[in-house]
Amino acid sequence: MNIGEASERSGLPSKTIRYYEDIGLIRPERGGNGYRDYAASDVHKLRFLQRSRGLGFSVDECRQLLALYEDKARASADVKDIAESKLGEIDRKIRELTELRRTLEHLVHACHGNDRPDCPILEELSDGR
Amino acid sequence: MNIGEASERSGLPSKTIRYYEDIGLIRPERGGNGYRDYAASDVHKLRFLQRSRGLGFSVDECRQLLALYEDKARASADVKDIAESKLGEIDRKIRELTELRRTLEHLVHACHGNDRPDCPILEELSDGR
DNA sequence: ATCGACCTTCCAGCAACTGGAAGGTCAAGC
DNA sequence: GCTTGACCTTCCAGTTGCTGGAAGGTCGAT
Repeated sequence: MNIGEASERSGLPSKTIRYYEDIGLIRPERGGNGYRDYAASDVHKLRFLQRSRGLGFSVDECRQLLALYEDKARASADVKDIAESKLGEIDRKIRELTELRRTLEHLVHACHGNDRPDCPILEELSDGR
Repeated sequence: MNIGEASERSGLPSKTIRYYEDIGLIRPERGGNGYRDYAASDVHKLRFLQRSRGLGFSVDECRQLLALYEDKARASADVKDIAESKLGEIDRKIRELTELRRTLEHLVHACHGNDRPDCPILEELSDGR
């Protein structure tokens, strides 16, 4: 199948699919006309990539996951390790964002939002706490 | 003062400070030797940038905030608007990450992490739910 | 005079795409 | 058989926000 259909079926834009090929994630066949020709298994991998990217794995982590996925002798512990470290990262990000949210909300509440030229938000940004 | 001291006082790497100059955020004087010469007010702005970037504002938003900060006739409502829309964004990110976390944790718990070649994480990534 | 620490510019690259230009191919309709 | 439009191809450039490195100038102390 052509790239357009592979795109629809995988949920990835054609541009992204070509990019994934550029960086060596997938290698479809080529038809006589030079068009890429995707097998069902290629679409499978593309979906795999779409999903794992969506779960916040970096392209490089996806590459590892894909390799493990294709390696019949893989240890599921390897996969678990990657997922667990990702989990720690996500926790860290959530904590940081929550802290950020608190600070920002505090500022927004302190700002009366009228036309007078004093503004607690700018003062805070400027002074430091 | 030279860039090194401005860097220390503002908490921004010299490279970043030069970059901010490149993109037109700050314009320090130059000494006879060609060295950048930062006034106290420049350091103030740099700190402002350091803080607002740290609060998750994009460089372009920082540019707006800085303009508002320097504009004596500004309305604090403008600043509040920017901060509030940022707050909404942060909320969205936190929600997404929390959802992600749930999915991933579910997968990690389902994976026994031994040496057998079946792995619920990879199966999930591959099949879709 | 020389050393090391600083400063300068410029060029390249990171992630992970996205957009656009210029051109080839294909299927349908007239 | 010709045109039209939708698809496909490659390649180059740009995005965001820096960061690293090379090559060279300057400064202060010894």
